[in-house]
Amino acid sequence: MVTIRDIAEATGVSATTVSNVIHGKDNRVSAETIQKINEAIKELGYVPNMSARSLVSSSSRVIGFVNHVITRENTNFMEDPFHSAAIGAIEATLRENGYFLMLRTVENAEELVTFLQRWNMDGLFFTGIFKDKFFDSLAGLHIPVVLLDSYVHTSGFCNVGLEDFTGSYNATKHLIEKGHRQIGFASPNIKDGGVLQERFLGYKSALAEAGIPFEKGIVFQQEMDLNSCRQICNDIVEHPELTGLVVSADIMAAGIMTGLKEKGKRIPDDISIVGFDDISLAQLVDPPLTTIHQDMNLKGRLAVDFMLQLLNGKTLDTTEITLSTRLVERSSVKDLR
Amino acid sequence: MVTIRDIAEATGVSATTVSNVIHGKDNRVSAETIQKINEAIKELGYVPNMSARSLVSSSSRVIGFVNHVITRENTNFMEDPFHSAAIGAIEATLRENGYFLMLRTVENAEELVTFLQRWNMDGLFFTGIFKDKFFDSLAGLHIPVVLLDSYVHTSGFCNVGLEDFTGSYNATKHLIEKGHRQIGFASPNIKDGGVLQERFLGYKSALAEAGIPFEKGIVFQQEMDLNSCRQICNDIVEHPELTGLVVSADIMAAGIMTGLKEKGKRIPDDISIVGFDDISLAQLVDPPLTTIHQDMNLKGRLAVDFMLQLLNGKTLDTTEITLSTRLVERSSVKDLR
DNA sequence: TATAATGAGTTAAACGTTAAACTTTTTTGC
DNA sequence: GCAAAAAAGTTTAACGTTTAACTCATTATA
Repeated sequence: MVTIRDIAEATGVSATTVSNVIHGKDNRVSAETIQKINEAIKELGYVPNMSARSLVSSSSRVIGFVNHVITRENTNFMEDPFHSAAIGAIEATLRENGYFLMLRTVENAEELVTFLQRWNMDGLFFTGIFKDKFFDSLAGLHIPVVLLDSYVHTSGFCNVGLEDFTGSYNATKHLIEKGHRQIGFASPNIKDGGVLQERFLGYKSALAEAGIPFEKGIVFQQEMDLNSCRQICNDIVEHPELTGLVVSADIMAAGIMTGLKEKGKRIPDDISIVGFDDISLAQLVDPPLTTIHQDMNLKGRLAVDFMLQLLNGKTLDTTEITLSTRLVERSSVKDLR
Repeated sequence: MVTIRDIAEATGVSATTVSNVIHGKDNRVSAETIQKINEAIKELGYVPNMSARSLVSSSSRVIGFVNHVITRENTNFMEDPFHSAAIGAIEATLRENGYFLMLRTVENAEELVTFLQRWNMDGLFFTGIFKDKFFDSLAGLHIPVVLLDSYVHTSGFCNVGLEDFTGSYNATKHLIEKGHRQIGFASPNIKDGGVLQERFLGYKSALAEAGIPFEKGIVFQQEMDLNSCRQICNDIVEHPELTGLVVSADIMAAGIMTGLKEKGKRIPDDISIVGFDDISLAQLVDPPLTTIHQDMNLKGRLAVDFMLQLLNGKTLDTTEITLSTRLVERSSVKDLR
């Protein structure tokens, strides 16, 4: 391993001077020396040791991307298709700015803080359900925190979210406007404080507004895989009164469509379906899925923008961005009027 | 920040002793002292500083997950659905074993090595196209390297791959056996040395074996998004002689199916399609897609198994695993006999 | 001309942890 | 009862980098 001292010796100069050149504090160094040092760096193949740097400067240039999971069972970090799109954008931008990205799932505040402290993290992207006590733990760390799709009662952290409530409200309202009155709700397991809960509340709110009584029996919760969707379909067909279904995730909507078709149901003739997310799949299923569109890539870009501004010590004019959604009409909803 | 010295002072013992306790070298420490130290650690909330540890021990407990991209334009780290499934499994297992995961795209060997050196990485997962010179650069680092879906002429690295050639060969042969003779090939842009090239070669090999001349004009290359697929469809319909199409990725197959249906083509009546990967989407499109199945999650699990064995200094009985594929017949292929 | 300011560096200490080489006391074997 | 071994530590140096505080010429200012 070649160190800064090797470069110093090779150029007949002190380690400090080399360090200064590397960090662009060249005003203290002559042009000639700068050149000699840069040549030596290239020649000897010097690569800065981040551990040493991090140790002395207590800034590591590492940003954590942490997903809070309630339990690790059956949890795949990337299960949410959103993550894939966002992480791609985040990695690219961070790299361009000289930062590094570390991935992690955590189950609680202690794990989270320990993780951040161990590495002297410079920043944190947080996804998943944000509990109140996370705030206290994180605030003490004094690092930029950007929340992604996390619902928070009160926090000073940056937050990039989505109008989950309104989106789901609009999905439901769309069915109502098309003359539907018996509308079910299918979703991956709803956890308190998560996006799915918001989407559930949006559904309920639209029903209430239209004077349609909410019925527990037509809320279907299950895992997202195809087999679970097939199970849900067993329940759905036991409610022949249903003419419409709001599904809080496109992946699941697609699974349910497949399951219903297997049972001989026609979509949208027998039952209309509205999804959520507008992942590329939505255009590919048959019939193409009417769904609530969100721009996942943009969410990632906005999040990393926030992060960079915070890292550069800029003061922000906004700390919260809630992206709006938009209904994309395709062919999975029948007009009953 | 509370350090190992704070713990030492609090318990009236030396830093080394604390370090020993933390690392389970307790044979040198009395039970009583161990307990006192552990209590102090808990009480004061001590968290080891990985930078310091890494600096002195030249082992960081960080594993890199690096994706080699030819050019960063239009490249999303997670574009390949495989990555999502694999990274989930890898993160979980690494964490359980006290390792950390850093994500990165690189464009060349230099970037790769610099990345690994900066952080004193303990191991590397590598995906994407593996160039010969990568080997020389990596070998000098003396860290475990596990290749994922990378084709390599000769290397001492562990390798978890897939029978891409055979899978694609079987996909093509399936069409031939069903009486097809005019079979096109659609794929995301084929790069030398990648999995897509293998799949392309498998296609050609099956044609050759059946005595069907290969025609350049019916190989269609494009990006994977829906609009690019629609473009491909413009070209495909200009070859009305085609009765079958091998598509080297399910995502693309789904896009092409949509595009073709928009143009009034019936699948499989007008044209039969075989995909590759068997992502969940394959069951959800209409008609359900006949495709080549691979177990992406297993790939990730095997890769991380390799890594852990290498990290633990175990000698391996195998260093190469090539997963086999299997044709899953659904409804996108018509029997012409 | 004396003094201040600038340019181009250097030295020494510090960051938190670990490894190697010691030390001191107690126990064991014969 | 004495040497050897084990138990339970300690001391010191080192890992590679940065930062704060110096130094020593040379140039500019009044």
